[in-house]
Amino acid sequence: MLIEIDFSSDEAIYQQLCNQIILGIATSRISDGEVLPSVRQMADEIGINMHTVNKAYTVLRQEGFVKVDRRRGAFVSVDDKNRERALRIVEKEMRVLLAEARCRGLSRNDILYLVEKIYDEYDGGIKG
Amino acid sequence: MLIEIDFSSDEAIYQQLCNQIILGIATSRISDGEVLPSVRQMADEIGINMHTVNKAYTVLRQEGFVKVDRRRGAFVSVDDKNRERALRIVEKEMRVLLAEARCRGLSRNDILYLVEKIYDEYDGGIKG
DNA sequence: CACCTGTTATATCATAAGTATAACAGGTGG
DNA sequence: CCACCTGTTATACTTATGATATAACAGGTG
Repeated sequence: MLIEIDFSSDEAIYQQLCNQIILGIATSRISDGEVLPSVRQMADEIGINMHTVNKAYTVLRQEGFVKVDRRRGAFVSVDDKNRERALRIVEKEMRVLLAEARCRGLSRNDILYLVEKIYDEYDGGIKG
Repeated sequence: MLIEIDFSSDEAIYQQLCNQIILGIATSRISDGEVLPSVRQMADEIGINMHTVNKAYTVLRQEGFVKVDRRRGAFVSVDDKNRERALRIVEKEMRVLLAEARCRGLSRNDILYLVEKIYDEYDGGIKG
């Protein structure tokens, strides 16, 4: 999986890494159960420190996107059991985003169209 | 307008302030053209430093949600002219959020329902 | 035993956040 | 003119976080 980091961004490197891996899972570029590169290997590929990768993996584990097998290392394991918790988390973030969108003059239909468009891209991928 | 800051949050105070003001505009608790409390007054009310409020106002101004009148101070003035820019900004954030939602097991319909629900709340307010 | 995994422990540096005090320029009203 | 309000700028300080660096440790593999 290709990871691209914007080093001039104001977003933290470990945060960008988290987002790209989550994006990779959602778009099926990384499959459930698939092993992630080791912290040292990933760090070398990107050109960053091992601990920065480790922080990203730790966050992903705490957020329920990744688990660790002492034999293999970190692998994708999405915890989608707690639906209520998922809805609460996403709703809070969605409220902030929709408020911004509304202030910027975007309508309900603008957003609905955008959501459909992005989900169409997901479903156009390998996974249905 | 009531501002509530979570001082134990990992989100920066000035960022929380920005979000709440944007949320206030979207839900019509603050109207277009309405004057915001002065940086010193707002700081006293919340119990934070003047410069933290000033930073929030500066960000809001750069993002196009607020303007400054030397006579009155900061007031709400939403810049919704640049539709393309607005769409680009919101789309990028939406991609991250929807990826997270999908990984957490939420479906397209879950998201569409959520968007409708939040927009219904907006339209149920003072402003149509 | 060598080698891989994640993890932990230090230490260091740079940056950002928040606070504190002070001063300045522009505008308002007595 | 003067007191008073506005945002703004400057400087300094403390604290927290991000990122790096080096090193070591425990668990598991071959």
